[in-house]
Amino acid sequence: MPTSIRAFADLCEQLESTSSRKKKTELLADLFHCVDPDEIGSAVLLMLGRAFPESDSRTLDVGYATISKAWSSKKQSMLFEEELTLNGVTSILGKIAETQGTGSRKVKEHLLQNLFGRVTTKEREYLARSLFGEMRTGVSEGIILDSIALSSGAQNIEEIRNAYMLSGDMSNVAEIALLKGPAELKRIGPEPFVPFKPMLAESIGSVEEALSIMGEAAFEFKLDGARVQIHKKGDDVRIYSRRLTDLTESLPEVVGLSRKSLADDTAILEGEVIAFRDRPLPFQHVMRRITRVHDIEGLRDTVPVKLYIFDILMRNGESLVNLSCMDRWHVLEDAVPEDLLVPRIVTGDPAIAAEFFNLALSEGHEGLMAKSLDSIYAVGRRGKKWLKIKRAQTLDLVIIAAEWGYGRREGWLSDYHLAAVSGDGFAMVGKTFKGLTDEEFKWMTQRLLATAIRKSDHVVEVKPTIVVEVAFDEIQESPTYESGLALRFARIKNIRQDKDPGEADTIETMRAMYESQFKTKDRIVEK
DNA sequence: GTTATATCGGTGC
DNA sequence: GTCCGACATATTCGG
DNA sequence: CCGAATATGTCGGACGCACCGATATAAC
Repeated sequence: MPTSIRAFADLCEQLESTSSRKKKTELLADLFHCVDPDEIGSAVLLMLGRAFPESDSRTLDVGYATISKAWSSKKQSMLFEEELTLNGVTSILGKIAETQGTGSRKVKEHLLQNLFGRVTTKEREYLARSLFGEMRTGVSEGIILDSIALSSGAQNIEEIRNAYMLSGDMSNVAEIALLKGPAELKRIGPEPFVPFKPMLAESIGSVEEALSIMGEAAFEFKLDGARVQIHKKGDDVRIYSRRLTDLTESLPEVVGLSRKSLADDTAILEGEVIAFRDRPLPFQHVMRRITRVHDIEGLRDTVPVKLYIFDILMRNGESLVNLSCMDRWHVLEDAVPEDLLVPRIVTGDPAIAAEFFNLALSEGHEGLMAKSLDSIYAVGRRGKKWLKIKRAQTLDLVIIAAEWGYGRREGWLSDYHLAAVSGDGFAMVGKTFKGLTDEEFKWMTQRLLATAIRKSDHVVEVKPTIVVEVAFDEIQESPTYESGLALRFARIKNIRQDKDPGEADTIETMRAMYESQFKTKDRIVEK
């Protein structure tokens, strides 16, 4: 019996109304028990809010604008039409994805209209969330994996998790686990040309803190570029991003280097690609390279990229993920030329580590990674085995407007427009929604509404009265803000009750900070 | 009919 | 990418 | 020793910046 979209929407509603993780897991497990076997994959993806698995390169190219257009102009349903099933939805999504070329936007919109026209208001709501990619049911990867484990009777959740991290396809993992049994998933390592999720790091404040957790650690330069996973077999080389997309065509230098410098026939390496001239270039330039599809050759000279390798996950066709960090490094040293390796030391001495941190900064890099020496490569996991250490700067800025929040922040002004003092006015340099507690959001909402000048749908302009201390990682050149500058990773550190707007930092100060970044970084002067 | 500009979606951090 | 809050579980505390 | 208070591990959700390509629309 095929599962109707109605059942899906009902379940979503239930999930949303409970905050208990255990309860959510059980509800999902129930779904997996009663769903038609060939609809398991569709159910998982819709529940996740993804049209396709990460390992699938298809995209809908449908977002907020298109969905809301289709939503408001939906056609009336035809009475005799049979009820929509999960696979029915999936097949429509496939059609939307394959539609391209002139007029495709309209076609996509029509397909959506038909889809929306066939369902009830509630079903349409959750369907739209699936398409938009934000379910807001309090269910995502972690809980779905748990429920797959629960309903498939897996002894160990880690088997399920590992299979997902290695394949990047939760629908497939669910199908295998539930239909053939979790034992079928026992692939313990990566395979060439099947990109897997990289191990991730937690942030920490200093090298001292890192050492207090790890005792002794490997410290590596943290480079501000794009994470790459390099797969090689013979002369075939493919480069994958952190989210498993194929970057091979954009990075011919990396392909060439890998082919030339890697003696092994079959290998998987991990590293960082940065834009680099005499010194590192700002991150914006890396983006230019990795999002480029046309005329890559034309940009190679202007924005050269450099590859730094920091891990090896396969050599001679054999998985190395279960070797310790230290052992993998030794294999790596043996496998690739030294000039491709990321700068690295091993120490337990805070003074030496701090000195290395300063060296990284002075050479224009982000900071350091600290890695626990005996840790295996935990595919797709984030934990305290890898720590990232960066240095933030701060500025005192003025809030000149705020935007209404969504979801759990509905009813609060939660996204703030930040400005520096500019002459007798203010110059906007970014927005932030991070750093305040719920209580502070409430307080801020009241304060801002009290000084509101103008209100539109989403934005409330306010009299500039509130000064906040804003932390950030970098100042970027901005095409969106008139000032020409923008903050990267801005977050509020403090509400400066003691400061008047006139005492906030000026745009000149900010420009000077921007310029000083080039004491350690290189810049491109383009005509 | 061709070319410039705007909008949208998807991706990196 | 960063940050906060919520839930579940582990650990410590107080009597 | 046991139940209560507190710490820790994980997950989910809230949204930022820039960039490019593809498509739609405006302007010539």
